[in-house]
Amino acid sequence: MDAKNASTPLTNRSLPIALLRAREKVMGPIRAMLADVGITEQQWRVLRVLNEGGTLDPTEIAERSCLLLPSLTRILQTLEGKALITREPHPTDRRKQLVTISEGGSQLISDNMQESQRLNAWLKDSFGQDKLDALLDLLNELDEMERLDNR
Amino acid sequence: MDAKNASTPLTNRSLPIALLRAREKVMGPIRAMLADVGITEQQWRVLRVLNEGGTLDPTEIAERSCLLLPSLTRILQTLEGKALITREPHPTDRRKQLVTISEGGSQLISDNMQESQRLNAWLKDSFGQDKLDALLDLLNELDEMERLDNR
DNA sequence: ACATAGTGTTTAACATGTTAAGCAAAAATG
DNA sequence: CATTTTTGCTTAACATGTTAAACACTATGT
Repeated sequence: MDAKNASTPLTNRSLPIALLRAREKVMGPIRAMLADVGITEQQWRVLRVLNEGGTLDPTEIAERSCLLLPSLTRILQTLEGKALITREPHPTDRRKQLVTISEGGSQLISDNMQESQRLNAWLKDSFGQDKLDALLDLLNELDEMERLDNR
Repeated sequence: MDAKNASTPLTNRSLPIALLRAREKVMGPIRAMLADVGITEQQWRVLRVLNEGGTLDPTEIAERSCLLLPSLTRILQTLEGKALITREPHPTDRRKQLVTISEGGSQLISDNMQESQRLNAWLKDSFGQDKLDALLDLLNELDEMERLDNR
């Protein structure tokens, strides 16, 4: 199952696929942990952003959590329904709103952060701190590249 | 914006997020190209797998294209609706089916493969062949790690 | 002030991700 | 051969990804 056709790269050698598989490998255990608490990976991301950044507006949350606004809208509705966040209108700009993590949200974070860090530590030990750093550097560098299609 | 709180890694330094952003960077242009043809990234993956692997059954397709079977079921229905693939029952095992790329499917592949490879070449040139190889090696190595939770 | 353009957020529509359940056919078991 | 288990695929249900459109409000220009 080696390189038989060099002109059309095998899907195994495709960077998008490799990124997909690596992400699944890393997120799998975290997703399992979060499933026990009843929230998704994306909801976890939003809560962490709010926990770190304090009160934020949706646009800022979307940027920091790598979510598109339509997705975030639904996620915020879900999180509000679970009483993990609160929303209030912006004092001066009536288009905006301010989102804050609730007590329960903070509690959920601290309840699971230890396990999350344990998984991180496992990754460091199994994969190696040096390789992990090298990987992160490469990924960040890739992300900072100029786009081919500047739309 | 450096490490202020080492115990709780900033979302910027998170491997899952970095993988997500890198993937978006790489897939963005390809997605744009495919949108012009009216197919999605996943449909493109399935067609490429079929183009490379010939006639395959859904389980094999799912594995090679990194898709879960429920997603693949819908995608195959879509692709059949677009006449990009054909499906026939397995001759001996009536549970299985055999999927083959159609003429139109092959044509769509060859129509877009050149542009796809141009994007790949851009990536190689801008990011560097050496870094690209290093990145792929690290990602594949990460993927081959043992799982923490062996369910 | 008025019309216009821009901004922040939501909704809509369709496709996929994800987990669990369903179902028919094949394989294994006694 | 009948029962059970396994396999291959589909459906269901809910959450998110993605693009386009809608909407209310703000900022701008005249």
